[in-house]
Amino acid sequence: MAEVSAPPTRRLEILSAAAELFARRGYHGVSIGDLGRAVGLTGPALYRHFRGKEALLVEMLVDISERLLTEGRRRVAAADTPDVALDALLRWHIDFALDNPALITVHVRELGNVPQPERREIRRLQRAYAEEWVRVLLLMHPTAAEDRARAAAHAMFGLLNSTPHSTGELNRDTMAALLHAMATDALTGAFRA
Amino acid sequence: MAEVSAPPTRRLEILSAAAELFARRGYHGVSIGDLGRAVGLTGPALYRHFRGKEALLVEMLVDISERLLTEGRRRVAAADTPDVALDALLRWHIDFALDNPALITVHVRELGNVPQPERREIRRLQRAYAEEWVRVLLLMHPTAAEDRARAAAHAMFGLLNSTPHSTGELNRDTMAALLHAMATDALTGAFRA
DNA sequence: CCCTCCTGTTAACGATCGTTAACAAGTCCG
DNA sequence: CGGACTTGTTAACGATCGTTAACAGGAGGG
Repeated sequence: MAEVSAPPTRRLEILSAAAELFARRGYHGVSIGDLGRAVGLTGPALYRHFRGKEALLVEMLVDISERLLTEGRRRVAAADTPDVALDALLRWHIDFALDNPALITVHVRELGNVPQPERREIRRLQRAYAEEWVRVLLLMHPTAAEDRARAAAHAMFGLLNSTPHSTGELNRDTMAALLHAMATDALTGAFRA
Repeated sequence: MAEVSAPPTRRLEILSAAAELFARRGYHGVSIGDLGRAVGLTGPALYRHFRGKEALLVEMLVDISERLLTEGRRRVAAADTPDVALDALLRWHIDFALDNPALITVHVRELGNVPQPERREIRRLQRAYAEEWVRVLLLMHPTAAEDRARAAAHAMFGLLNSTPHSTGELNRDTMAALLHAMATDALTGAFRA
């Protein structure tokens, strides 16, 4: 039994459906049966592609964290000045959040459901990404305390990652521009006085 | 069997412990047994105080939403100008988020696990609170589109509600001042140009 | 003193969970 | 043509879930 073709897109198809469901109902609120049904299979079929439910979540979170970090680093390295680097980071994060609202939601919420060896690895990636922002902010404001830069970066993530909850009243480009403007001003406000 | 005294603080004790656990592991990641154990009881004892697990979540979310809305409205009504009203809203929300990080987390994440009749009621309260912000923002920027004000308010919530994820590097007052500065500047940035 | 209410316990229920076993159909290479 | 590999299925497992039943001890008022 099979269908016309079962290329390795199956894994990606499952991951994509899982992201949507995890974002909507939370990791524990989605069963293996739900995940299979979402891609037209039965539950146990998923074990042909993933070692288990936790492994699926781990792969999703590692992938998101690596994509954010890799491209973030690339853009910072390519920038000539801290201002340009910050702008590049902002545009990257905004694009990612607007294009992958479910992934962003899972990334923010579900780390706590990952068991310990892998959990630490994901946190390492997340922290490294945040440190990219902190580094740029400190270059722009050399007298600022590192604690303050870190707190400002986290607040920034909160602002940018809020888009999944904004029930799409603005079109994509307008929303991107709005977030960019708010984030830029918030960051200058964070280091005034 | 009983203890020296069992005043109605039991309900609040349970709600408080539940908020902490729901924030950490998510609604479905916490069992009735976990909730009982967190306050020194067995699982079934909770049914002496709540009709069930869902009712507990509903009560928590309704309470948070009502507190935010009631005090938000009170402060706006007491303000003489839109600028003062916005400042009052900001301080209220920042104080609430810093003092109740677990409640804020649950409020943001768990609405999707509430069944339909009560879900609508909670959304109504949340929306009414957001509209308080939108109203003030539109008074400050009369030419702005309502959509834009709403999107800006939601982005603002994202920024302010991010504090639970900032792993307390700054002390409370410094953090409050930082969030206030970032939020104020972000909101002026949202309506520039 | 007894009766009732309140608040807790343990035991047990049916449902659902993640996972594994056993089996089947298709593909592909020899 | 025939086995090996891949990717599905259904059936079944033990564990855990939310919930209810049955029972018990203390408090307080008649």
